Amino acid sequence: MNHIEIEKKWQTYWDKHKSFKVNEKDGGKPYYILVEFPYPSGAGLHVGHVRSYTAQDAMARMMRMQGYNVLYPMGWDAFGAPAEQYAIKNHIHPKEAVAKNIKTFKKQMKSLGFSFDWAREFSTTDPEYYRWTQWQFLQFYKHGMAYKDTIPVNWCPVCKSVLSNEDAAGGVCERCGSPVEQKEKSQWMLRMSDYSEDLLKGLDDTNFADRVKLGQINWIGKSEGVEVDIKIVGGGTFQIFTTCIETLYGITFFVIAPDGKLIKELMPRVENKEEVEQYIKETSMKSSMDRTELNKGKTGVEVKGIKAIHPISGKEVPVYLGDFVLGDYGTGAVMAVPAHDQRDFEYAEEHHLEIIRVITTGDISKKAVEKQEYLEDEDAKLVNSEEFSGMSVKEAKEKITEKLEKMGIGRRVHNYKMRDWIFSRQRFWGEPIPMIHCPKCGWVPMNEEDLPLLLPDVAEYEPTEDGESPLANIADWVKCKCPKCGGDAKRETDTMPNWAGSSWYFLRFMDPHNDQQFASMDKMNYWNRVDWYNGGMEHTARHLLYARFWVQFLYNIGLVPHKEMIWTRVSHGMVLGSDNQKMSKSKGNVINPDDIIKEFGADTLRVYEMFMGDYQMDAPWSTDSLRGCRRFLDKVIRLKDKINDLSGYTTSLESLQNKTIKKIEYDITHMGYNTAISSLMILANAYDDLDSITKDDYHLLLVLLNPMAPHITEELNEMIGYSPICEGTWPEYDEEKTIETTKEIAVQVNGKVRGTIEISLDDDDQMIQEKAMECENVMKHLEGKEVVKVIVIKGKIVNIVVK
RNA sequence: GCGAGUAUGGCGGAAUUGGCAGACGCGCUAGACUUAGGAUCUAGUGUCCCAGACGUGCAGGUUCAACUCCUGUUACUCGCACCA
Repeated sequence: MNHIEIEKKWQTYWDKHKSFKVNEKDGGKPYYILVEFPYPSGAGLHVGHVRSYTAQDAMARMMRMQGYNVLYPMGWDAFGAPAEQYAIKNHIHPKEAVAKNIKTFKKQMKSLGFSFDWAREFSTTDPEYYRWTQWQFLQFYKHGMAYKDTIPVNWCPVCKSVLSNEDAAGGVCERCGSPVEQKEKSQWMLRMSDYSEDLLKGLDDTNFADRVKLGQINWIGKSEGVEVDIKIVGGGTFQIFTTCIETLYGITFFVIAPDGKLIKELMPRVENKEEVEQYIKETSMKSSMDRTELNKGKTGVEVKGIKAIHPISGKEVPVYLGDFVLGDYGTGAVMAVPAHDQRDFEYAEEHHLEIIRVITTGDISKKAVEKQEYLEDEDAKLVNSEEFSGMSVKEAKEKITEKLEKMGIGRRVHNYKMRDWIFSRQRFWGEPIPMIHCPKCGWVPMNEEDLPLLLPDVAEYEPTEDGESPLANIADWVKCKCPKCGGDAKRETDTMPNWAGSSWYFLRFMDPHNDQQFASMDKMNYWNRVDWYNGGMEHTARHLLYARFWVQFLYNIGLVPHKEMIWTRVSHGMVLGSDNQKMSKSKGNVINPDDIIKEFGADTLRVYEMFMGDYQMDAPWSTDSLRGCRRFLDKVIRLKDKINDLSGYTTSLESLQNKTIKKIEYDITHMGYNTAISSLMILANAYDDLDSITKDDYHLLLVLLNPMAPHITEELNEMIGYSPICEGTWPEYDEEKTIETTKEIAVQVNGKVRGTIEISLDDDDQMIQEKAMECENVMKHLEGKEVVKVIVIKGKIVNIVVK
């Protein structure tokens, strides 16, 4: 049989015997391994998918053999723009394209022998699934966590849809690449910022990789500071937020956001209305990227007719508009201290404003002396700050805050970068938001028993001209009765972002066929939480944060057993093209897994992708290296001819075999897949060096290799008359046998290796030292020198220090 | 600008705790078997001024000993965007 027939045979066997189906009633400790479910694109499975799915598959297969009840599920994150774009172009319902793509993906996954429990498969686009996404939205609404607000949003004029700040990264639409504009729009929002502190604290209850935790922390962006009320001449106040209250006396102007609510309120009193309105208009044309771009000059205009009053000195201070102040961060207004903030400094220079030094550190004639610099200066003292002059920065920070608090105009506050989640999309291919607008009752949630609210069939998938979802064009669908008063009402036509479905899919895998609940508490208690979650680095900020927020909310309303439902999160590196660049059609460096499977076999591809490099780092594709992995498997096949009639294990191999078992166990659970393969190569080479090996020796190699190369190992295993590996148990190693009784260690003279000696475990330091001194080359280097010190590190090295 | 990560032979990479740098594989060189070799086997393969010296981006430091720890620095990758 060739590799294709062998692979087919075992894939069929696993399907037929439901080898990987898990049941809560099965014995063994439950263990939940999760890989990010893919978006089933038309391009098919990427070799990058193969890398992470194989890695987790190896873990799943090994742990099953070790007696765990392993949940390793797969599903489809199939809502989203590409399917919709395809539908617009080809005038077919996105669900058809999605069904086709899912079929391809599934076929490809099966051809790689992944041990998913296919009985738990679902797509986020299944009404049985999105029914619960909608249901959960209603819970958000009912608990005051979802609200509608008119906000300036990122607007893509081509896709005709609102984008979250996250999606509008770089000032261009993530989907179509066209420049993003600002637009006022009424949107459904989720109060994610209410969870800032909980999301930060929750990280302590996870085992995320450090770099993942840092990503979350930076995204939440907590800062501690002081909020101060600023009075306006002639009445009114506004608030500013600062983390550098010690520079309060350095204020020479205030800057407020052109897109904020404050300037709108002040407008009637503004003297240079035209100029101000013009500037606001200009700002609205800029994306947030343009606005925050460095080295572009500090644009802005003075708001004439409005003067603020310095909170302590009482001096009148001018107020400016500046687009570097964002309306939706902090209070939308900042105090400007040009002497100690570079951004303010540049703004002051450009607009010829006063610069007052309030901290002694450094030279402020050419640039500002910022916080980082003056905090490092131990002698830094305040100046020009009335009674605070002469104090250290730390003291002044405290005393000024206290004074503002006593005056009743200052408060210590925490500020977070993280904003509320814009949850509306003006698109067709998403979960309809189950809300109804009644002219009498306002926004009314649908009755839960009426869910799912199905996506209707439409003729056109393009958004309406004013940017509403295509659903708005279907009068029949929009028209409905108010659930509260029974009067005529209209449905919400916005749909949910595609982050919605992926925010809780891991819960559904625990109980995928439940039609009474999104998942039962019993099942969730059994599986406990996701033990191991693997995904791309690009999802470790957004997706993970949304998912954690969603889960924490469900926990707070008593619907999930833990506040954090994901324990370990790791991320894999990308598979790059052989030119070390990201694979892309335009670069022509894309590798299709189907081609590789056909020519070299699924096992070769799996082994290669595990061997190609550090799992967490990007690695370029190399067909030569792939060939090397094929040769390794060929060698394993040839080793079968070395089997002799002896029973048990070959004594000379015992130590290496035990060490290899231990190593594979460690590596597979610590993402050291490349070294796992390498240790198997070493074991196979050791077998190859012998004239003959026993059947058990051979069987052991097959079992250890099985998690990575499941097809060929099952076939060879069957040929030597053993029962299937996937139904067997993982070998146990004997710790004692992994320790070698004798060992070769290096002898250094002044830190340079001059020889090696053979030591045995029971040698004491004295004996090792003597052996080292007798070493011929070592003696040569000791000649005529005085031995100052001898360092013996047991089992590792001897270093003789001479003068 | 901020945050994180990375840098080791011709190439991918290894070194789990500060203890023989280059495991394992690729590629390459020579040879064997061959009509043939993209098969297999054997030997070799960091560099150099080769009894030795040098060598893990660069410059320092700590240590008996540094890829590993510390300080500074450069380049690249990713994330964020003047975050007040």
